[in-house]
Amino acid sequence: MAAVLPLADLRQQGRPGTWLNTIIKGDCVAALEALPDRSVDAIFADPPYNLQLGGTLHRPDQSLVDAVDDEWDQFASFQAYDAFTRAWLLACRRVLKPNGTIWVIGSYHNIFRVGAMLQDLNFWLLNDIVWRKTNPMPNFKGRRFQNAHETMIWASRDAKAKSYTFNYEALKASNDDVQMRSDWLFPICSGGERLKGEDGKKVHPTQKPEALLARVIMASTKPGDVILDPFFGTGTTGAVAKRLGRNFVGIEREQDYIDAASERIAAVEPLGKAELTVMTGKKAEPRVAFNTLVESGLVKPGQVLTDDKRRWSAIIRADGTLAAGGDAGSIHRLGAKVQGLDACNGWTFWHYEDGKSLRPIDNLRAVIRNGLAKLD
Amino acid sequence: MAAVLPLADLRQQGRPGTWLNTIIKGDCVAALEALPDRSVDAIFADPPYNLQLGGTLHRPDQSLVDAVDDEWDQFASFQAYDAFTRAWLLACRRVLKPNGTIWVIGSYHNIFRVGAMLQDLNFWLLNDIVWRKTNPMPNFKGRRFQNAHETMIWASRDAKAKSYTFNYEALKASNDDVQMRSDWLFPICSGGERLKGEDGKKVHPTQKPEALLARVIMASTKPGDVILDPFFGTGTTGAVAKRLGRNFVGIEREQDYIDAASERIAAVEPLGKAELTVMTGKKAEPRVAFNTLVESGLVKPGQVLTDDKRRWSAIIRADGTLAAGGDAGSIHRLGAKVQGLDACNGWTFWHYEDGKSLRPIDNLRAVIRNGLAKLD
DNA sequence: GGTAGCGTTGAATCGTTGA
DNA sequence: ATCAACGATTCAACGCTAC
Repeated sequence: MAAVLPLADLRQQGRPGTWLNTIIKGDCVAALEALPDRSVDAIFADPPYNLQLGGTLHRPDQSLVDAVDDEWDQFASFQAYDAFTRAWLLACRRVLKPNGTIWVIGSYHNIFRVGAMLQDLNFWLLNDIVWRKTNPMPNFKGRRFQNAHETMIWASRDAKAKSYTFNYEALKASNDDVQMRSDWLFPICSGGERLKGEDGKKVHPTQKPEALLARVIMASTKPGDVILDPFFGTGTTGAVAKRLGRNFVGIEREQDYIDAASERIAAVEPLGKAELTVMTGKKAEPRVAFNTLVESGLVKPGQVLTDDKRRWSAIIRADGTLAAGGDAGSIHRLGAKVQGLDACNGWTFWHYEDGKSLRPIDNLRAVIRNGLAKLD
Repeated sequence: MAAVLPLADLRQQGRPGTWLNTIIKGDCVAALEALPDRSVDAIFADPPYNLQLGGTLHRPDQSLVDAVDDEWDQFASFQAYDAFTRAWLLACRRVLKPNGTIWVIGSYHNIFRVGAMLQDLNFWLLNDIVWRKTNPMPNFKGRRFQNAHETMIWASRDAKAKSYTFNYEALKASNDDVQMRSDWLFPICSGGERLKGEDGKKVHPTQKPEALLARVIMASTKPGDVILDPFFGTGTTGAVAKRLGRNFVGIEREQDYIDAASERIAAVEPLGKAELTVMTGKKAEPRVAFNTLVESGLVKPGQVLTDDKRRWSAIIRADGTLAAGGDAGSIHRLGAKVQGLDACNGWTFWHYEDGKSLRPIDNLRAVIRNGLAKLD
């Protein structure tokens, strides 16, 4: 069983890390305030939606729709909901690391208030993501469009935080090599994944699918990161985080949910290191100066480089700069200069002769990075 | 050319209807305040998105992205944007009929503020609709998810307004007989539809596709309705409204946009009455009492009806009621009674024998409605 | 006359490092 | 703190040109 940590205990010990991979039992804001500053890498929050249901709803066959009418989803007014939202978002902001990001999921009942509050509290919106449901509940009365999606907001702690985690290359590779869009298609949580009590009834009214959390976590965290879920419920965030080699912290008030989550997470087997390795792009690779190619003999002073269509050419000088016409400079500056542009990636612009064909000098950088033998 | 109405003229005349199918030139809020109370059936609004762009953005090939940096999209702060939003939404609310609805489109930069303000002003959110773009602009730097959608909010004037227009059956019929979802897929406006100036450059930076407006208008208005667009731009709302047999009112400040819209709308040919007939659901169809079936001889007193599995049966009485066991009543009440339910649709529950098969008596009601020959 | 190829473009809050 | 240098990065649709 995943450990459960009563809030009172957390307050007393205060030792760093005792709360890692536990479910803190207590009020959301109070629990957040007992956690240290800047201690989590990412937050996933599925707050109450503030559904405004006017009575009961029946299906066309007269069966009763089991609506979300729990006490925790009742707010007296938008004002009350805003105050609640402000409180938990502020508390989240404090425990978030400067380069951390937060996800909040909601429906049209609450997401506009959440989004506006995020902006008011100086979070910086990165994307709004649409979860399109393959199997949404129909609109039984035929008075509106079928409510077939929910919205997630992804935001960084503030506008200046540029180095948040975003595993762009991995997402692209997993998406047929085109960049991941802001609309995601997943089934709702059902079947074996849906937690049911001994009475056969669902334990939690709004359990989210693990696939959704898996994409969120794979996209915006690294293995070993700490992911906080202030409305833990039955622990989907914790289960997926554990499986994906991340740490979690959950906060939850209801003992029934804690029991279900605890048992559920205990049964999760984490993936191995190899499976968790994230595909990275060139951004993650160590820098190699062009001069290194000259020094290692992969290119030689006096050798001629051209662009891929041989429109421009330049000569390599012994100091690792290029010269063309009266101009000289780095591979980047000279590439920009000859084309009349402000900037240019010299590694992909300049090519060398390899037999009959032209190859970008970027290929030679790869030789250095991989520690391969010199070519000559 | 569609008529252009300077705001000063509108203020002087004040005669009802002079502003129908015109473009009012002037400030959005001032123009709205010159229009009478409760005078429009629907509003489509595409307000400034309040994009906050840092600098210039280049594509991987170093070409410059032509960003939306127009003066009208600049706001000093969220507070300023909220004040602007509040002003035009309040003005819209006054001119909207009590059963009217409003659509607002936006992106994550502004839509959360718009949605929260709609709620604060006592509009009642009916749906949020996601416009998924088939061909969105990529994320060039690989720092976020591709921004592949925009969001529309559909709201009624207030919570009590239950008889707003929603052509549920027509939408369903047009959608392979399944109800229309909240996620719509359309291409962005390009090709021949995109208005270009003599210089070949786009007239308006954010022209919306006509297909999007067509679905909005077909879903939530009736032929002859008045549709207001307070940010008319190049008049997509007007062009589609005219084509679909609706009236429009546009408000726009920029003369260049007005000129383009005016010419564009003048060239639109409205569809004929037959094409515009909206498929209506059973709710709008004339009521047919069960007794009418008895009177017309489609069913006969003494005839036996059963449910589709022959679990229960009842006898038709001459007064148009049913009897079973010791109970009697309407087709609905008796259907509920035998099943032990609170309610039941007798039209679909009770079946009659047609040769070897059972058919719902609803089929016979259709015979009456369509004026078909008696079957016997 | 097709069609392959190349260039253009669309509501975008779009970088990191070291001197 | 500011500045310069490095160098990483795009998808679908439309239209024009060349063959």
